[in-house]
Amino acid sequence: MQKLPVLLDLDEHLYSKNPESTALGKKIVEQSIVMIDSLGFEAFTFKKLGDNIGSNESSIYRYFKSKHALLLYLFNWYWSWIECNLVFTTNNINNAEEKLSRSIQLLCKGIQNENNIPNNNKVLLNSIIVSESVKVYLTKDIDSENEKGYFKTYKRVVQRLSEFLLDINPDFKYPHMLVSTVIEGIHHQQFFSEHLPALTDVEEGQNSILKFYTNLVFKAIQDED
Amino acid sequence: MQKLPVLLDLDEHLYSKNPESTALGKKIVEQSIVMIDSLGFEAFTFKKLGDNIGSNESSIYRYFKSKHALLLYLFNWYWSWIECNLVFTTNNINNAEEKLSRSIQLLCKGIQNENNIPNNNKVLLNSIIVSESVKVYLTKDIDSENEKGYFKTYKRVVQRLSEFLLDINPDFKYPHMLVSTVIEGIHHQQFFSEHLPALTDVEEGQNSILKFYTNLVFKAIQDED
DNA sequence: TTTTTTTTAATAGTATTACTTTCATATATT
DNA sequence: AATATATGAAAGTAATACTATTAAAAAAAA
Repeated sequence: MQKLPVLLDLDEHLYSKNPESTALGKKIVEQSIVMIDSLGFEAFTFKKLGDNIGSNESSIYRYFKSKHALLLYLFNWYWSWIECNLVFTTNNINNAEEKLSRSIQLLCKGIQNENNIPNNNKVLLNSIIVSESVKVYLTKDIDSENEKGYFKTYKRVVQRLSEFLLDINPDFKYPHMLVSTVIEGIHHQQFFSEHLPALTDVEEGQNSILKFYTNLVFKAIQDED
Repeated sequence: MQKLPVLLDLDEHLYSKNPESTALGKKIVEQSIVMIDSLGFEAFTFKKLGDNIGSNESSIYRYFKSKHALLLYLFNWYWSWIECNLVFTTNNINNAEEKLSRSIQLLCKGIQNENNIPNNNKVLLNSIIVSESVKVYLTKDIDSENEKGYFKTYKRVVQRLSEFLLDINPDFKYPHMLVSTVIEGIHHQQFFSEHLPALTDVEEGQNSILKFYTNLVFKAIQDED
């Protein structure tokens, strides 16, 4: 099994004990991705995770105070990865349209298997984000968790993309709405294409999601006449 | 407290015993809306609901086999209501653009308080849909529940709106994607405007969501050049 | 009006969840 | 060798998500 690279240091409020700091911590994160993907977030428990990694439930609680906290950690890991790649992909490109276009591509691609490693759990993380990420914020704790800054990486990505939009059309009034609509939409359409195809028009091998949202964004920001 | 009107007969697979058929059943549905709205779906339980309506937990299980089944019922109630109103609102209108425009308005308005009735629980149902509806399908049971036809009302609404789009531009390749993006987006933006405003550009009293999505849709379906 | 059926309430029970606490042991650091 | 830290094992708690049984109450049918 592939390990998540240690390169991303996440906000220390996202865990009780830094899982990157120990072998057990890393195993918790790696295996939780595999298990949340296969069981779904609702059926996933720390008990099952403990059994699976040959460790005790109580040890896992030392790293994350709840399974929700763990999902929040994965959510932030994902958005940190996207932000990293966004900066890398758009750096040194002067053309604003090209920046935007590449950003949408990145969002559609998500985290992909770079070296054909089987069971790469970064790829599984991507599929968790598609099916589970909205559960991170669609809760009654949203306001207090937002105050603690748990969503700032996600917001920063939205902000960066909004700025690309405004570079193209400084008069566009709804940059954040457009970006968040596209981000959530990309995830939704991936889920729909697999489970509720009547809600999409995805055709295999056609990159339909990328084409649709690219077209959507570039048309939306055109000036009114 | 206002009762949901009895006018909507939902598919009988959506319940174990039709809640519209008895006083207790109606109370279950009405009060569940109030409680899911205030507690959130995760913290809502049949035990608490039973205590609240002075009835026993086991009686509630005779109507719905799980709280998920109950949410699915509410989800379908909502989409049946929308479908009804959609047909009514677009009936006898010849202009395809006008039909589409009114449809988007309906989706943004959702279920509103018609007669200024305080604590109208149809209005609460609307707010449940905003925060909880994706939890109906973002589960591991999606495929089997979809096979049972639990999502057909929602799909029918998407289909109707897609046809309006195609009336305007028969060459548009992604009608279902656009419609489902807009529907889910409208819900998301309502949630964001209240809890994660950095992800929107909603301004009070400006009808920003309506304006944004109306503009988005009409531009998206314009022909390429 | 009595009988029958249906509906509901009360109680108890099960397996699991989502934790917390305590304590012993293993491992790493000084 | 002493000390601190990390983990494991076990037990415990309160709640969840149900199921099953039985009896009483209400409604419908005869």
